[in-house]
Amino acid sequence: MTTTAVTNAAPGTTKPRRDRSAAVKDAIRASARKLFTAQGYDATGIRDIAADAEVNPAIVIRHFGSKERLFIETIDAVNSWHRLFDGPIDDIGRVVVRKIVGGRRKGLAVFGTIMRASGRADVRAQLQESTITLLAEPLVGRIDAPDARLRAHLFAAQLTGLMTALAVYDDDFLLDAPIDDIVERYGASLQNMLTGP
Amino acid sequence: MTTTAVTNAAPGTTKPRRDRSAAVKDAIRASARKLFTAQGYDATGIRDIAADAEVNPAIVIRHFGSKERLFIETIDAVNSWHRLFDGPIDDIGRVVVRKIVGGRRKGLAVFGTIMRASGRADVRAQLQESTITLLAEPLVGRIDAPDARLRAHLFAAQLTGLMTALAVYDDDFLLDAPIDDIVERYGASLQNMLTGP
DNA sequence: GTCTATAACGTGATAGAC
DNA sequence: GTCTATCACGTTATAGAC
Repeated sequence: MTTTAVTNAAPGTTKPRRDRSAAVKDAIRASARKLFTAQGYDATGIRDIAADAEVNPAIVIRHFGSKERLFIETIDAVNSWHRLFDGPIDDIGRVVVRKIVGGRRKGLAVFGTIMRASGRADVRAQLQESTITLLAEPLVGRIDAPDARLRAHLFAAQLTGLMTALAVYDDDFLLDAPIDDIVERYGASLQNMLTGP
Repeated sequence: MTTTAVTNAAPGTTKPRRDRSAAVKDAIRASARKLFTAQGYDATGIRDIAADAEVNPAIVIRHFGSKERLFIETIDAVNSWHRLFDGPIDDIGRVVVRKIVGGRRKGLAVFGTIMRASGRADVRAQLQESTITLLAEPLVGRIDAPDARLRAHLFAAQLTGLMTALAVYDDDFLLDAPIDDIVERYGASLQNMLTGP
């Protein structure tokens, strides 16, 4: 078994020396990420993850506390939405829509996985936090308007709407529509929400 | 069908003489609706519903097949979104947002409940069907544009985005924002998606 | 012959004993 | 760390009540 060294982005945590359990935890994380994204939260059991990681089911709980905490720690939206808002603010609407709809980005699938698990309170809290701090607040300081924060939060809401249509309830018409058409219409609308009159 | 005229054995309550099971099913539906909307799908157990309806847990399954089918039959989006698109098409964006944000309707809470349970495949299918047939398709024939269907589906996506922000991940800033501000910004954007240039 | 109640089954997450 | 116990859950088998 190969151990993939995934750097943890959590600040203030010190990695222990060479802990054998670290490799086990990484293996569990990798299996959990694979199965959660492929099958969703409910359909993925602790036993499935443990079997895939070739460890005992009990140590999964022992290391991560609960299935829900493992899910939250594993399916983190931070990396998948990284640099989503790069580029000039004047054309960010279309750029973001293209990244989401057409790109090879995993952000859309991750969003769908999290939204579909939003029945759990802790998952919902993570969804709230990541949406606001990653999709709404970063834009507040970049736009010049008296209602900048309102615009940014409504922008984030609108953005989640498109992602929900594509990755949660699977609107077949939109999934089959030409990417450029969606980019043009929805991107322009998003842009107008942010910097329009 | 059966015509057995016998009072129910429930203590202290007088039930209708005919169609015993119909009254039982109604009681189960009422309890299920109450608990599902108050606590969500996961936190509500068959035993909770049965206790609230003062029936045996087994007959809940016997009458409705499964917890998921009971949920779908109970939390139906049709009624809560009834006549949502009444009124002239030229101002439907603002009107719809006001209906949703204003809080008078139960549609928002119902949407949140369904979305939070979207991890279940059958619930997700119901969400897809109700969103497309109730929020997108009714608008297609009412707008005069070559890309009418695209506009309508993106309109529905945008609308679900606002509802998701308010009833799923609970954007506190939007929940505290003045209703008129949201109506003006988001309603105008929705309107533009539908009938704008 | 339906409708209901009791009990039990299988599976899930999780906690405690070796 | 591993094994086993426990508890809650949805669901089913079975037998009783009308």
